[in-house]
Amino acid sequence: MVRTPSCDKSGLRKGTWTPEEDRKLIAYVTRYGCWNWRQLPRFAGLARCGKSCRLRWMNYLRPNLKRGNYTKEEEETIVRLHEELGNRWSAIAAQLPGRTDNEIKNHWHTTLKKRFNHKSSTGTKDAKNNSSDHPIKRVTSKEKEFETNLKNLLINPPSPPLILESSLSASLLSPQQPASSDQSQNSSITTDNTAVSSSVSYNNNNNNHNSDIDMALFEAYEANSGSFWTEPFFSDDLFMSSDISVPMMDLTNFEAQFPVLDGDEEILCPSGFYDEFEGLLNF
DNA sequence: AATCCCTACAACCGCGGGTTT
DNA sequence: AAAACCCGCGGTTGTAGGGAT
Repeated sequence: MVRTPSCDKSGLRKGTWTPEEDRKLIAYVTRYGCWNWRQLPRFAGLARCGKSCRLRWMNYLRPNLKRGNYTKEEEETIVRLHEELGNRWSAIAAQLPGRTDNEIKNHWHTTLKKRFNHKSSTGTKDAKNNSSDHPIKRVTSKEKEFETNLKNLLINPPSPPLILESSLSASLLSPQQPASSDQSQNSSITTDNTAVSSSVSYNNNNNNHNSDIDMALFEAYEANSGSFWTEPFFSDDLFMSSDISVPMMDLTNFEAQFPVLDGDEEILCPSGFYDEFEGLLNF
């Protein structure tokens, strides 16, 4: 179901994302935002192309994504919108909070298209046949994992993290990162709060593990909130006084939460922060 | 138990459009 | 005006998972 990790000519990794890569990406984007997808992997310490990072974040890592089975209402909406809009998956996804265009596209091709085509070709005959209208869907292990995570979250929801006024940081944008150029990047961070959680499953043949990055990751931030959420600009002094436009971030607390970052790896601070974390935090 | 085959979906690729230089 | 850059979209592919035989 997933692609075997490999490298392209330029040394950039391709294929399945590892938990370590996901942690790095989540850590970086939640902290610094996606100020420039093309540059981001370099600062985040990821050997990935920007496109790959963007795709991973937008489709799987960002909060407020729904995963798992589609409701009947959602499926009806997809079918209806597809009739109206055709293959404009992003437009369709815009009407379905928490669903991504990629996910909808996949669901259409694997399930709805057949059902829809079958229906339209057989007319009302199949309308009486529930089994053809709603074929038994295989419940995959991933869906089971997701549901388990979701249940755990509902039972033990994380308490809201602290957000201080210091997060209003537009004024700290650096000269080389003018605020006026941030519109497209900022729009990449969703502020949609309708969804439930963010959960990611892995299938990695190399180490043969299935693990989740779920709310625990965001809780990790929260657990560290004493310094993390309340001091989002701890490196600003360094930044302001440095000739380097993208100084290295202090990983003192970070590594405690994300030990995958070894001493050689760097997470670099871009030129500013965005104050859009609220969307990530309103679980 | 082993193998085959189909399904689901994560991820890649190419392209077009918008913005910046 | 045009080249360069970046982002987002839609089509497509590769393969793990799981049912069927």
